[in-house]
Amino acid sequence: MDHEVSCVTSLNLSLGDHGFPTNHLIYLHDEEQEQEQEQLERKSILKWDRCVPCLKLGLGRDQERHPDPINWIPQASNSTVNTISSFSKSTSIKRERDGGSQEVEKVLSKAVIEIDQDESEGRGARKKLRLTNEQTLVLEESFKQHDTLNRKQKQALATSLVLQQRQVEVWFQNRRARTKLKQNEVDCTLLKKCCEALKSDNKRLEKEIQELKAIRTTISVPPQFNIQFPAASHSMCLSCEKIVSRCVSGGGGRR
DNA sequence: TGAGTCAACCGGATTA
DNA sequence: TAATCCGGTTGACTCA
Repeated sequence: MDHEVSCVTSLNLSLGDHGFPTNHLIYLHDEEQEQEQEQLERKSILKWDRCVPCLKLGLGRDQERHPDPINWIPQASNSTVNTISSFSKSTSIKRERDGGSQEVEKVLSKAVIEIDQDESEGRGARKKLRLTNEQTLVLEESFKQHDTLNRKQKQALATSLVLQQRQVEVWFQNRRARTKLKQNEVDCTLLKKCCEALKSDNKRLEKEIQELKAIRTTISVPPQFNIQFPAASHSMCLSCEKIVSRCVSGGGGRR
């Protein structure tokens, strides 16, 4: 990998001997995944990020977002350490189940210790990590194909995007939540429209009833034709959708 | 400066 | 029992 050699970053120091996140060195095991990775690479994903030994992404992204990325120097108190600090003590333990290597966890633990020291000195305000457009694009594409990931897919995505598997997992969880929220909003709008239509229908029918009642009172009917119209004493219950003499359910809905 | 966005976290439920 | 999902929440960040 050429980019490993050409990489310039100060985070190398905090990554110990490797200089690269261990998960970056995890190679795919079967052809299917290999092809998947190649596909992603062909889409020219994260050329920049891939050459940044950035365990937490934040470092690379900070540089990317910096007005002068070439001369960008990570600030220990704000960018480097604080980005890493988004992985809290408790979650570093939780993340072990995500298949991260022990080496990564060691590095993380070390980083967390550094954060603790830093924050105890009152310099720490953790920095929010944001995915790059390219990363988001690939994740979105992947989400379109399948809104949940199996372990292989997750691993492949994480590797190709230089993200933790946990980050990919969290992104998909949040994405599903957003989708659901949007769908709920759509459903809600639809229901409101339905409700409005039913209300206006009900109003129109009530008006018709009143008109019919008025007609009946003005027309003098000979006694032999004086028939009681059921409409006067019956109505359609909107809740139970039945003709009732008087709705006894009180509008409480279906039972 | 408040509202909105989003990555990340937490705790509970479910499943293989 | 570990892994995963989900709903709710937090906190950093952006923008009008």
